[in-house]
Amino acid sequence: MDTKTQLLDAAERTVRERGYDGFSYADLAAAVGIRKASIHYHFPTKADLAKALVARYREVNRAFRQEVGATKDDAATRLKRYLAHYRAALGGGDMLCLCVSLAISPDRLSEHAREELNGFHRDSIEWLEAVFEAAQEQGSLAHAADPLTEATGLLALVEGAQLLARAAGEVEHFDRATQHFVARLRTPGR
Amino acid sequence: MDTKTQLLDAAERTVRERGYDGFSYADLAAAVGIRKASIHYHFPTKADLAKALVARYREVNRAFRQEVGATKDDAATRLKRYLAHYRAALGGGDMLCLCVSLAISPDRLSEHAREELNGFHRDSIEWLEAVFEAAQEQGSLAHAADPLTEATGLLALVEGAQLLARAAGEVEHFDRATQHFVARLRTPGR
DNA sequence: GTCTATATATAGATAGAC
DNA sequence: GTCTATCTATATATAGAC
Repeated sequence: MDTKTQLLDAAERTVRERGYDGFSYADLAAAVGIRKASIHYHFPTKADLAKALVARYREVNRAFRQEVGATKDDAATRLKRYLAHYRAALGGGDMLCLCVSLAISPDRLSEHAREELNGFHRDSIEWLEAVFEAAQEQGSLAHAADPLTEATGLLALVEGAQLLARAAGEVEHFDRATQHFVARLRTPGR
Repeated sequence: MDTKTQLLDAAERTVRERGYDGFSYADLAAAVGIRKASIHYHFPTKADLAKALVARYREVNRAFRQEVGATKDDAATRLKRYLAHYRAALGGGDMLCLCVSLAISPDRLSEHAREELNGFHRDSIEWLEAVFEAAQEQGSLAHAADPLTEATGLLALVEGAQLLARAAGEVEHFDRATQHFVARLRTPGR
């Protein structure tokens, strides 16, 4: 794998474990096996690295949602896959998804990286809105509010569920936090 | 006000704005108006300061919940006050509550501070559980799941709602994220 | 309790050889 | 592309005067 990708991978993992201010070029150098000065060849400044990191994250997640959307699954199944995606991002309970990790201190990001982060949230809400609209038509969600309200509520729920799980170091907290939402889902037609 | 309290106040605000790794003794010194070496008289190490910070936060919130519990309010009103408390912690959208700010990177806290943080979460869940039990008796919550599920779900929801609001810098996101939950609340008996 | 002065480590970043 | 060497700034922390 090329060095640039290795650096991004190492940086992403560290940010998700320790936050944006919790990693340094020295950490990356050790993880990838080059000297820290060499990192500046690929990413002149830490801000450049952060920008690339968020942009890649946004794109990867866009692809994931598209993949889920390309199936013939009903809305309930799509929402379950979305939840599973966030749950998987916890690792063993010692990580968060990148967006949660960065949302803590957006002021420490560059203007551009912050815009990518907000873009990720907008993308997510927009996609969820469409899924909740479908859910409404299919009768897949009990006691449904309007799609935008549901979408915003679910995004907040999964991000908060990650926090609880991360603080305790126990993935099970994620499941308990999302249990009520999952119970509202119905796979229709059978 | 005594210097120790001033230091804790300044530290709390900075952690809530920028995260645990985002503040330094130099920041505190500037905020309080003493030299950074003097801070070590009150808090020998940064870990000591963090420990004191979380312990105070846990206690202040315990007192808040007790105050809410001491009223004759019904469960729905209590839950609304709880939500308002978290919403207020956002400030103008540029802050988080301390527990959210610290939950990102629990590994960077001392064992003791981390235990206080988990204690805060346990306290919150326990209190919410009791409120949700009362809500069930009073019929204050539509479509209620069991109290522990509801309590965990609500804690995750308010923490995630804070993140969304903080990332965007707009308090309104908090309201949209919690809107569905609020709509489930009924003030009974009238 | 607060100060000045200082120690030691690490941060992000640059220059220039290879 | 990666290296060594170095710069400058800042971090937490300590010693000892006042």
